[in-house]
Amino acid sequence: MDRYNFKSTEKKWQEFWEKNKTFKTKKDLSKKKFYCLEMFPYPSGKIHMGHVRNYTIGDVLARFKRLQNFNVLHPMGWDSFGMPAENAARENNLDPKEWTAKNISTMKTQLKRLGLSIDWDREISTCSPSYYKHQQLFFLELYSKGLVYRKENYVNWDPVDQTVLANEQVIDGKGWRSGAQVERKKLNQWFFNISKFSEQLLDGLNSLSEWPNKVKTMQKNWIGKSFGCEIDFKIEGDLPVKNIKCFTTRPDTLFGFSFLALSVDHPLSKHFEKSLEFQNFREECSKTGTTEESIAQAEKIGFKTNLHALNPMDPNIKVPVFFANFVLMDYGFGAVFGCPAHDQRDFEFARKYKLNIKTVVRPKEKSNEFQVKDEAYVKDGLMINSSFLNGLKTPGEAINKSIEYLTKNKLGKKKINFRLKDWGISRQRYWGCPIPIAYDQNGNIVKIPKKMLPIKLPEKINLNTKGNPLDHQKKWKEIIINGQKCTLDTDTLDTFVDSSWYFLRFCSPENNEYGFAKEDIEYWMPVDQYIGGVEHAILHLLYSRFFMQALSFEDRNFISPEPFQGLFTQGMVCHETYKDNNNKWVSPDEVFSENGKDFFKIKDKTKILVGPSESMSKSKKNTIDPEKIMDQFGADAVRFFILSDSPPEKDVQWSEQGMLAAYKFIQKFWILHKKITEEINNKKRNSENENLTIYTNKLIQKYTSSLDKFNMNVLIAYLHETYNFLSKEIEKLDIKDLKENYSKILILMFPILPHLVSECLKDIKIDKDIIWPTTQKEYLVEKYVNIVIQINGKKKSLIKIEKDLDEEILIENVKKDKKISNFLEKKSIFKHIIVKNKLVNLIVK
RNA sequence: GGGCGAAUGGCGGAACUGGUAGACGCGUUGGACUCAAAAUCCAAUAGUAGCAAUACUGUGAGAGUUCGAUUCUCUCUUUGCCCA
Repeated sequence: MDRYNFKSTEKKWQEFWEKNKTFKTKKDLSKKKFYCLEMFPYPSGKIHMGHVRNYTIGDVLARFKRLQNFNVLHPMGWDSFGMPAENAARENNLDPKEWTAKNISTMKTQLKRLGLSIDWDREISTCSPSYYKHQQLFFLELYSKGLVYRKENYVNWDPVDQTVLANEQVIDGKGWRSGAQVERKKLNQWFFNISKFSEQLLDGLNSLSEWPNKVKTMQKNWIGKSFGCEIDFKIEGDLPVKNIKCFTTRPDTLFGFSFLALSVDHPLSKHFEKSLEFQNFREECSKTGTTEESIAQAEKIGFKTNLHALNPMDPNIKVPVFFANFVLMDYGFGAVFGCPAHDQRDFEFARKYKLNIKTVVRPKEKSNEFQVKDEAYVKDGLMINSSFLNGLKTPGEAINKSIEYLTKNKLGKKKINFRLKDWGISRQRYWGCPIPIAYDQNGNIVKIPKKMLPIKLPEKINLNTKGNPLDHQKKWKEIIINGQKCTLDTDTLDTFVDSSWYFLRFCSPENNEYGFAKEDIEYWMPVDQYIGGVEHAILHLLYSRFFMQALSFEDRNFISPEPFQGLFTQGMVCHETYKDNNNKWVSPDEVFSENGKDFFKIKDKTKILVGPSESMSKSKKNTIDPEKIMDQFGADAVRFFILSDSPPEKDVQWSEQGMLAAYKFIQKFWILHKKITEEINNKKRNSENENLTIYTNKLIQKYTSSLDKFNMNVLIAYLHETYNFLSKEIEKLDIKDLKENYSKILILMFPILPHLVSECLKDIKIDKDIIWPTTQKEYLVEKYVNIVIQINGKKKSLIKIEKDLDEEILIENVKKDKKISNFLEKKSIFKHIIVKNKLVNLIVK
């Protein structure tokens, strides 16, 4: 018998789909739409197993929905701006554009080989001017709406490479490439006013019922809404400053107030700029990174001023005012009040500068004499040493009461604060979307007129310069706007901007006027199912949500407020890690094992240390190349395996045996298929054996419900089960409605194994109008049911009996069961519990 | 430190709204085929006791609710992720 030739078959069907434009999608108001979207890839070179998993999950869903007669939009594009292209180009003296184009072409071929049902006519690439032209337009639009602004902000500055680093490029405070100590430097940068939408972005989460709670919680924490109090501290000292505003979530601890800490960027700092000591201190602070984490981990240091702040609760208490490195200008008002007894950070600071530590909260189980000693007490408790707050529960009661007091005495007021900061979008890079802004000779901001868009990136430039490459492009920078000589902004946009609206572009990829057309958006949006890695749970998803809100602001409210109705975050693909005796990573290709336990290097037979299974990454060399696997086993087998071993939301362990099992399944199934086909063609007996019909109906039911729930690993189990059933049943040569049932089973398999199933369907001459099968109720109804018999709640026996029997007759039958009658010999039934058609529980004494 | 989740055979994992724990796959063992091996097929496979029928124990640990708990509640342990 022929073996299944996946190479020719897969190629044949892929060509067929391409030629017939099978997956081309058109707007069709008569059909229900389904927008299925996977996070688009960065064209880094080749696809990796993570892509295979992501796009297989999406493809199974897209094909399933198509069979259910939805009008499915399933597009693909490229997140093609970004640093790797620029780095690769710099290292190999290439053009990022060419490097990117080459990668896109490779990866597109690979994705097609996977057999994805994608409408390639809608392909977009964010680095193409026809894409970023619209983005520049949006930028200007948001600028007009006041949602984009420019301000000075700190960045991680690499003094050797003369460049700005992203947070992840700072490793232990040093630049990842140069190894130089990273500094904090102020730069003028563009910001999206995302914080303006804090409340809406938080509220919107409530409407996202098809999102994982985990992601919603992460976003909620990121937005970080806190209720607190704005306090106006009175200041005494030799400066013309009378008040300092401060935000706190713990006004209840004001009686424990022992210092006021300001950010070095606080407006007040201008009075100290002449002091050499302050300059040094500021310099010292600039060595701390810009992330909250690095600030939290850095040693707390302060600069004591000669000012004093008065405690609003008791103006007789005066405390020193410091500048401190742990206070950020972006949070609150760049000023915090310190209560060392009940905040660990303040505690450490107070210890260092020998400040007063006054306990104002005690644990419930301790007495009023409780004193904070070696660490701050930060848990709930009762107020002590706090005048009118004494005895109140904190937080809660005490906070309310203190806010009430401050408000009444006009010392402060209730305030809501958000952790979410505005989104800095300027990047001092070449390979990104140019910012459509220029500056006149006086440095004033000039918007680029719409008709001059897009501002295209200059091509084939020298990237081996220090600092921002576009800064060196003298000719490119010069631009004349309305007869006026101007200079272009040389920064490019954060690539998160590119990916914040690409799902809109897919709806009207050819619209040249505007990034998308109203009627297309109205039909296709929102994305019904979005699928991608959980690593984008916060930024990308939050930014996209912001973009929808920002673009629909005022006049364009046709855009639904939330872009992604359903969200699914798939787990990663993991593999064991290998190291040789030089402690260097070794790829699985260079390793062999005879017993699956001890591993050796193929080259020199030296022993290999097997490390824990971790997500596949180039740096650890524990990757498996999808292309090689497809060469060896075919696309269907890879699709089958990648879904088989774990639930899609969890990490999956790459396993050679598992991959092989998937391949074997396809081969086995093909042989079975040939047998069934022969049976369908030859025998035309009138059979009464309805086993297959009953099986098929049950299968349709459980299979569809598992697919709806994304339990794709369970689908694979069902397919194995079905194979086992069919291979036994077919031996009977006596099956009713074989072709009808078999074709239904094939259609169930189609989303996962599209090539194999297309071939099988062709064999049994089913090629038109295949639709997802539905169940026939009469075959789901059982005549007999299994009744579990328990004694005192423990399973003792099982009987098969007619459905819906009278209780009395049922109990009679139960008692007759051998095992049960043995049990009942010396005992009497005290009571019984019956779960209809399922279970009888006898309580005996 | 805070928030959220997870824990089931040798392994990955099933189990509908509290009602047969271990589906399915991998691995392992035995057998068939073969000169032999691979491939393939058949059978067994949670543990303990037993020739066996069978009995008892079992879903991280301990308690609780219930006729009945992998599923619900509480405490603890370990672990993962996110935020600090």
